[in-house]
Amino acid sequence: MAVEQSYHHGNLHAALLTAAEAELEDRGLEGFSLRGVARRAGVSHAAPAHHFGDVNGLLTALAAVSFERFKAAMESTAAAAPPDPISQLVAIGLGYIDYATGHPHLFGLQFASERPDRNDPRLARHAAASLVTLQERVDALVRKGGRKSDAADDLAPKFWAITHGLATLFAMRRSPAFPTTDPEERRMRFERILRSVADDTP
Amino acid sequence: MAVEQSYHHGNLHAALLTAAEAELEDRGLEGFSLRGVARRAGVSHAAPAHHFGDVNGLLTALAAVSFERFKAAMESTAAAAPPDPISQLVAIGLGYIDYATGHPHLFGLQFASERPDRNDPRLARHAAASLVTLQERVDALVRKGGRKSDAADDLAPKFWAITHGLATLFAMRRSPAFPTTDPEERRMRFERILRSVADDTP
DNA sequence: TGTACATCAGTGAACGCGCGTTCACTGATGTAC
DNA sequence: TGTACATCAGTGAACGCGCGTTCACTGATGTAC
Repeated sequence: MAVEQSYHHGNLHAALLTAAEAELEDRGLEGFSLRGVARRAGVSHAAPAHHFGDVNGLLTALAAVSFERFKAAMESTAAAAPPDPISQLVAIGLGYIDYATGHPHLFGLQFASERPDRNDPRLARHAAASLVTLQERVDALVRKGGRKSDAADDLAPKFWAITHGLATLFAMRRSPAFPTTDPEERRMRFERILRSVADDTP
Repeated sequence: MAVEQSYHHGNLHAALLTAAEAELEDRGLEGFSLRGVARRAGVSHAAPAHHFGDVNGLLTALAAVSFERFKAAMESTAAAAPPDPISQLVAIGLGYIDYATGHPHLFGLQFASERPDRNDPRLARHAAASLVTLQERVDALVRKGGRKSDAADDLAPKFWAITHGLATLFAMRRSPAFPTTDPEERRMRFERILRSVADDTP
């Protein structure tokens, strides 16, 4: 850092988000504290208030950023996959699971915490946008046809639920019954399961 | 209570678990405190230590109890359902979702918290037993036959994941994209989706 | 180019709070004889 | 049946801790003229 000796930080907003992410992934939501974030950023613990109001404001901003990156991660997985609608949808699911595995506490903040303010426009926007990513692939698949019409209505919730279930249960090791297996094998199993849901033409 | 004026409580162990459940469902895991539990039980805040050691001991015991009731809830839903293997499995899934909906924070404690001691034998036993309930129905369904063999291997994780995904995303209202609908309609949708996973004979 | 002044960003001390845990204690219960 | 004593269950006061928030402040930056 070239600005180290300066009184003003210059980019504290971004630095605090980075520190908050590290704090969250290290200590979990229960151990997360504003003072811990400030410590990591090397700044007085009163400084964050200037940028985020209070601790929930910071968590809200962090959740929004995480949804943004979550969406980008899914899109990039899909970009590397074959263009047919089924492979595209499966790729979105795998990207979803990979993100949850790689950032378990950010993922938990996005979906399982009551601390972010869900009415915050920025958070709401990014949360909705990340789901559009999945919905678009479902729509493309349904448009292709060859699918029972009532099953088509259920495809989005069904595919989303199985992806979310795999992400939380298996990727986050919260599965007492299924031993952690080789990561490559696990990924193949995820892919097989997701494909079986995406590809249920009669 | 007939023992109200007595110095000794008589059944404080059970009373503390009841109070802990109320505290958890009222204030969530983040707001849960040992002192709050003692307050609810009308007892000194040093008393719980006698029965559970520390706060995590209490949460561990509560998680074990919750797994026990979770299993019982699934079994009773299944008992009221038709005896064919598919209906039985679907009923287990619906019982799973109902429990999560009715006791969101207990459910979160069971599956998404790092505070209970997962190595506690009693907790581990009840957690494993509750999944056996699901596995048995899957086994019965596979034994009946008429199913592709590799799909049979994936059926348990697949069914479990979709059930868990529906429970966490929809039942707990963490679904930004799907508006909360009429409970009866929602239940029918859950049933339709679960059945489509259970009944994928080629 | 230089000066005055407003605005902004971060400081550091202070506050009050609720928490979990410890510990000497006391009241109640059960058991031995 | 009665007494002495050990054990058990719950008390209440005390502790130290880290937390979020507030607030008067100071150092740095930007702008007007």
